[in-house]
This record gives sequence, C-alpha cells and structure tokens, in this order.
Amino acid sequence: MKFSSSYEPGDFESDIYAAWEAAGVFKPTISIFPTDDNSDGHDDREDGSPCYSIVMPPPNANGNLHIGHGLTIALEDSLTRYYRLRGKSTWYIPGADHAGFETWVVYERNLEAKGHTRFEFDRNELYARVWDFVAEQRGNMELQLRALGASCSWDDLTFTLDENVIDRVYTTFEKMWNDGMIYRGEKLVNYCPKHQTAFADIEVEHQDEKGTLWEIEYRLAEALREEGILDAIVVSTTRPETLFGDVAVAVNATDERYKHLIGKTVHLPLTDRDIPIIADEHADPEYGTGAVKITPAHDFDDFEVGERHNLPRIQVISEDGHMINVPEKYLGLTTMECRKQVLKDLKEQGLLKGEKSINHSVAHCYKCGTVIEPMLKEQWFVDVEKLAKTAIEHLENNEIKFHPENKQKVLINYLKNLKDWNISRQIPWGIAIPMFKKVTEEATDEPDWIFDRRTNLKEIEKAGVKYVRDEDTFDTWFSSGHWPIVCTNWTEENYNPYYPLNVMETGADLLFAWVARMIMMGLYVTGEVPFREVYLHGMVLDAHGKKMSKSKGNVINPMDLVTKYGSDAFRLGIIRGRSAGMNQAFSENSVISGRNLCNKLWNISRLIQSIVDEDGDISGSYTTNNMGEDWICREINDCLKQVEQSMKNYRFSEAIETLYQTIWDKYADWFLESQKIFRNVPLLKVTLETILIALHPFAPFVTEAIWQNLSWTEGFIITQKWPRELKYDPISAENFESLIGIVSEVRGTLQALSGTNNAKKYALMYDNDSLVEDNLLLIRTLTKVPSINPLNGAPRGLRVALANHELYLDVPEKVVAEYRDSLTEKILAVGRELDSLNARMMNPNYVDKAPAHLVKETRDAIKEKEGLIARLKSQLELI
RNA sequence: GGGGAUUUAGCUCAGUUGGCUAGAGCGUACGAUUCACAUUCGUAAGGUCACAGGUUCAAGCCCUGUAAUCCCCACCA
Repeated sequence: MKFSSSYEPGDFESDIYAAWEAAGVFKPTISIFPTDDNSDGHDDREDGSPCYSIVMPPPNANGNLHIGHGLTIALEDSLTRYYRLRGKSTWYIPGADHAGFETWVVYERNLEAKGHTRFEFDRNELYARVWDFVAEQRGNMELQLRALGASCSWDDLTFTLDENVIDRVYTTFEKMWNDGMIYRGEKLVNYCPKHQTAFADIEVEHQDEKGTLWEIEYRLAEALREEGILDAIVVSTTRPETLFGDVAVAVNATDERYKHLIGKTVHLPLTDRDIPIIADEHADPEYGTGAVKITPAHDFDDFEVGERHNLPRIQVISEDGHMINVPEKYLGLTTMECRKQVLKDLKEQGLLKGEKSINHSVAHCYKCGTVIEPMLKEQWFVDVEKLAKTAIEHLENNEIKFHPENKQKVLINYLKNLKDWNISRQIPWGIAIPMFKKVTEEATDEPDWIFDRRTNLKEIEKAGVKYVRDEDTFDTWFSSGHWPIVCTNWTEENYNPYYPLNVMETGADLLFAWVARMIMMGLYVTGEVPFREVYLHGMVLDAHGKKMSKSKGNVINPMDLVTKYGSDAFRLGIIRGRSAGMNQAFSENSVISGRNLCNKLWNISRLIQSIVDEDGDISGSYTTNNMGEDWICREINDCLKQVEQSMKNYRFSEAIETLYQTIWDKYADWFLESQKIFRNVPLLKVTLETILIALHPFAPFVTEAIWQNLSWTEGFIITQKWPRELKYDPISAENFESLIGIVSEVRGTLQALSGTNNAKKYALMYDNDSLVEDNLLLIRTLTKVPSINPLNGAPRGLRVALANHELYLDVPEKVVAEYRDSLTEKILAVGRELDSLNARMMNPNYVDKAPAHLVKETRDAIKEKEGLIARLKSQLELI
C-alpha cells in the first residue's frame, strides 16, 4: 500500500471501521462463562481481572447523535481501546433506547399530523405501530456510532425493549412485589394534561413566573360578632378555581390573629359546603394573609396536610383538564375558564378582597411546557426506603469510586432524601406493568391485584377469577436501572467476569435519574454494586460557554465535524481541555488542532517510511548510537508512564496533552530533525510503532490507517500490545537536553538580533566545548548557522547567554553594540531571579526545614546564575 | 431553605500529596521556507492566580471570611 501524500481522513475511515468489524476485533476474547482454554497468554492482571467491561448509555434508537453522545463515545471508546491494548478481554456493549416518552411524543405528533389521536387505538396496536416507526429510524444512530469509531461489540447490542430486558424487569418487579416494596397508592402525581401521563418528580421542570395571589374571604359559619373580632377569614391562593376541592382552611397554631378561630367552621363560597379551620404548620404567618385553603386533591402540600388531619380528597379537575364535581355552572369548564368565572362571581359577592402579583415557580411538562396539574391518581409506587438505605451503605463503604469525587457525597445526600418512586406511566410505548386487576366481583377472597407476566394478554383467568391488565407502562428509569445487569447477561446461576462493570461513564445530569437507580437495582438484584467506578462528564457548551439549544441556533452537530475534519480530529478535539463533571465550552478550533496532530502524525510516518525505503528495511532490535536517540527513548518512556497514570485516573485530556507534546514537540521537532542526519532505521521503526499504539485509543482511525500503510507492520494496530519500555543510556539522554538548551538559546539570540539585521545568520564559535565539538553538524542543521568553528584567540562577537557553555556568535562590533540594551536587560532579569534565590537561602528556617534536595537545588541555581551574570557582564565590558 | 461547583494570559482551560522563574491550545506580533508536514518551522509579547485575612521556611493549592457567576434538590397557598 502506498501512502497518499496528504492526510485525508474521509478516504479511509469507513473502510477501516468495516475492516475491524469484519475481523471481529471488537468482541471480547474471553466468553462470559470462562473455560480453561481461552486465555490469550498475555493477561495484564494489574487489577486481578483479565476482563474489562463498559456499557454504552443507550442513545435514542429513533434519533440522531448529538454532541454529548460524541463526547460519551470518545471517552468510552478511548477507555475500551486502551484496555484492549493493555491485554484485557474488552467488552464494550452498545445499546439503543426505546426512549419511552421522547419517542412517544414524536410519534404522537406524527399521529396528530395525520388527523388521528392515540385514543383511536388500543395499547397493543399502538405498541406495534411505534415499534415499526422506530424500526424505520433505527440504523441512523448506529451508523453514527460507527463513524465515531466506537469499538463496541455489535452482536451484543441491547435494545431497551429486548425480551431479556423485559424478563429481567419483570423478575425484579415480582421480587419487589413479593417483598412488599410495591404498592398501589392514590397519591398526587405530576400530571401533564396534554400528554395525559404522570411524571416522576425528576421529569418536571420548574420555572419562575409572574402570577397573581388572590385573597378570598371565607365567612364564618357561626358569626363571632359578639366576641368583637372577625366574622370571616381571608385566604391567599394562586388557584381560585380549586376552591371547590377545598376541605379546610389552615392557619398556623402560633398565629395570634387566628388562634381563636381554630376549630370553627367557615362557609365555602360558591358552594353549599362548610369546612373547618385547622391548625397546621404548613400555614406560614408571614406569607399572604397567613391563612391557606386546603385542597388535598390538587396540591402536593395540601395533600400532606390532608393526610395529617384525615381530610377527604375531592377531585374537581379531570385528567383532561376540565372541571368535575363542581356546581352545574362550572361543570366542564377548563381550569382557566373556571378561574375567570370564579373570580367574577366572588367579586360580585364581595368576597374577593385582594389581588397581588407575585413571582412563584410553576411546574411544567419538560417536553411540551404545559403546566403540570397535580392529579390524584392510583399508581404503582416503589417503596424506596430499603433500596436507598442499602445503596447509601455501599456508597459510604467506598465501593464505587467517583470521578469527579464530590459526586459521591452529592449522591448520598440525594438518596437520603429520596421519596417513594412513582413507576406508572400512561404511555403505550414502554414495558407493560405486569399487574392484573380482579374483575370477578364475587371472588372476595382473592387479592385485588395479581402479578402475571402475560402482558400480551388484556385479560387473564386464574382459578375461575378474571383479571384485566393494568394499561400503564413502567417509568423508563425502572428498566434502565437494570442496564449493567441486562447488558452483561448477568444471571443468578453463573459467575460473570464482566459484572460488575469496570466503569459506568455517562453525563453528570444523569447522576440521580440513572446512576442512583442502577446502584439501587444492581444491589437489589445481584447484591453487588453494578460498577466499580463512575465517570461523569459535563455538558458540552458552545464556544462562548452557553448551553446549546435549537432555539439559540448554536447547536453543533458532531457528524458535521466528523465529515469536515475526520473522526479522530473530533475525538481529540472534544476530549481536550475537558475534565470530569464540568460543563465546558467547545469550539471548532480544538477539532482543528486535533486534525493538525493527525496530519502531523501522517507526515511523520511518511518521512520514516521514506527513510526505510531508502536505507532498506533493517529489522531486528535497535541500538542507540547518539544522544538524540537515547533522549527520545527516555521521553517516550516518560510519555507512556504519564499516559498510563492519566488513564488510571480518568484524566483523558492530560493523556492527550502528553501525547500531543511528545509526538509534536519532541519526536518531530527534535528527534526526527536529528534523524535527518543520523538515520537509525530499527529505532525509527520501533519508536513510530510505540507512539502510534499510544495514540490509538484517542485517534483510532489515523493510527490504524498508518499502520496499514507502513511496509513492515502486520495485523491491526487495534489488537497490538501496549508498548514496552525502551532501553537507553540516561547520561547520553541528559546531554541531549543540554544540546537543546544550546540550540534554543542560539536561535533566540539570532532572532533577537534580527530585529535590526533581518535574521542574518552568523557563524557560531565555541571554546573548549566537547558537546558542541561532537555535534557540529547537528547544531548547524538545527540552528541554521552557516558554520561552527573553534574560537581562536580572545573572545569576540556576541556571547550566547548560557552558563555552562562558552559560545559566541560571530557578530560585527556594531551589531553587538546595538544589542547592548538587550544584554543589559538580560543581566537585570537574571539578577532579579538571583536575588529571590539568595533571599531564600538567607532565611535560616528555609535551610533548616525545607527538604535537603530543594536546598541543594537552590544552591546550584545560585551558582549557575552567578556564573551567567559574570559572563554576560564581561561581555558587556567587551563592547 | 438544602446541596454542589466555578473564579488562573485576549479566549477556552491545565496546574495531582504545598516546593525551582505558574503552563497548554487558540488568538496576537515578528521572522523563516529546495519539500515529511503552510493542516509547516522558529522566536516573542501577554498573568496582582477574584478580594481580604490566617497557617507555613514556602500558598494558585491548606484554613477563615467576602464578592461574583453557575448547576442541582426542595418550597413558594
């Protein structure tokens, strides 16, 4: 294969992915149930396990990947590829989400556009229709995952509605039912009248809004005039239309204004009912009039007040948002219509005493923005007490390591305040709740509800008793909580080396909704935490640090960037400059610099291939023949160590930074430049292989493309072994560091002179310096000075500002004189550094208490600076 | 009300248990160019590490307080 002369990722990325897939390299090498004969002989058992497992947070099967998915895949795939190179049997399990509510909303919108409504079809029919709808859309998302380079085991893709998922969910539910953790409760739920479904607390969005606080007079049923006080109580409310559901008025027991009214009765306006005045801490004397009407069926707080005082619940708003159980006049009105009418009528009766505008937060449906109506409904609830308690115990036992660390505490704090979990959703697109309600009335001994897996049936019969299925489906998070269990095919019977997962990587925003539930479910089902570590990434913001949103028009599509710059560039760009848990800005620039690195690597490889072609492919082990060669071995070793350390700590950005610097600033700029003179083919080969493998986790395509292009490499880079340490001579390596210092200083001095002399290159002279003498050609090439000669006789020209080397640039007197100011400035600068070092040494406490090596370093530095100043000063005198 | 963060160069961010002159990318300025790479090479400018105290031989880092910005949870009749 011949290298194309320019780096064109679009030419090879899809072919390479296809080749990997065809070769089956994404599959784990050890099966779930290990047998004796499938060890691959290269176990890297640093943590005791030959296996590495990670699951993909399933993207919506019916959507496209967004930038957050891009980050997720970049991070997870880098981990996967890294541990694969480290010799682990790596299992990266892909997924697709039925995305219950999301997909349902899209589908229902489609249905409405065609003039239909969901109510024309029964549940099974709708389920089948959405299934087909999603099946049409599937594939897009999977193609995009491939374009991002996800090296996941496609045969094991788990769809959230797969049989095994449903089975597992039913098994857990049954266990919970038998354990008495599931109950049917009439509770207030967050209800969206538009979608006609309930939501978990976590799915509701609160927004601050302007509203009106009305003050309504409720007259006392028994007049208290004789006591000379009040004959009425004024309540504050933002929802006058709910007064039909009022069952009490609450005041605070400590509120002197109303104390004497507790236990009395008031007449509920516009009705023929009387309701009691009760004392409850919920009433805040500071807020409004200090008296609050209690409507347990339509307000969360009132519901609790009702529970405390055993009050009835009167539902006055129907599930589609119309008034029910109200006087004829208001019956069937929408809540807003009713509100207007009520206010008008109250006003006419002189009962409307005040109207204030206030700011308060209002709950909205996170999908359609409709105001959430607290609705009294019978739903299935999970009693979370035991689940949360167990989870907290294991978290406090540090069984899961969090990145960033602080999320552990945040999660524990959340679990401590967790309320019971409403798992019923009134959406057909989801896993049916396997509960059936008794309809045979005579069978009084039988329970009202029974568990049964046959949810494909609407009606079942057991022992002559008929039951009908609950129409509801599970909250998505109930099944998602099983993700690590179902993806790894964990079972009660067999040991599974892939469970718990090594790591769970997902967005920080899912800590509560998902991570918490996976931990609770994992512990409940398997008795073990579902993963050893959690890595949470933050949100990807636009270049100005603003949240991306369609309405702002600042959404970046990852696929556009992949097309434009290549998948590797995207991956490098999105990981760079990003740390765990932080919401951070992202701009195309970082992708461009990623692309540039790929291009650099491409050209490095072309250069080395051309040297191999010219000099012949000398195989076998290398020997180092000069300082630069020893030095690059040392630098590459350091780089590998740092990358290993970074990966261990999930510091992806740091790993990339290290590689970037090593490849570009060290390998290309110094080593390869020196190799243009020396040409050590076996070393060039092994070092190139090493950096390619080390970069492979982050830039899989270009490293594989190069691997395939090089004449001497075999197999795929994806299945290579992580490189071993390179052998080198440390003293020689250190000498090269001095040479770099010399070259840099000469370059800098020449540049400083060029201001007046247009970068004219002057000859370099050395006095009694073996490092320079032994490397004349190299220094000449790197500095581009025309010649390097021994200094014969007295120092002349311009002294290069180096402490340990006697070097002069052969610059005419006149130019040196012009340089005088810069020289003076330089002496002053070094002098300032020297002063601060001296000050440190003058402090006896420093010499006493600081570690000895630091004190020594300071001494050495002082000596060096003093030498440098002395030399520069003598130079100044020469001028 | 409860919890969690952030504040370092023009911009976006690193800076691990305190330890040499606080780093990178982008941007800026100046210079280079017969080829591995202009998706390049070289050089440079640019910082009161939010502010005020404290601990320490030594603080960007630890402690206390202040300010600003942001996120999550609960509540707002």
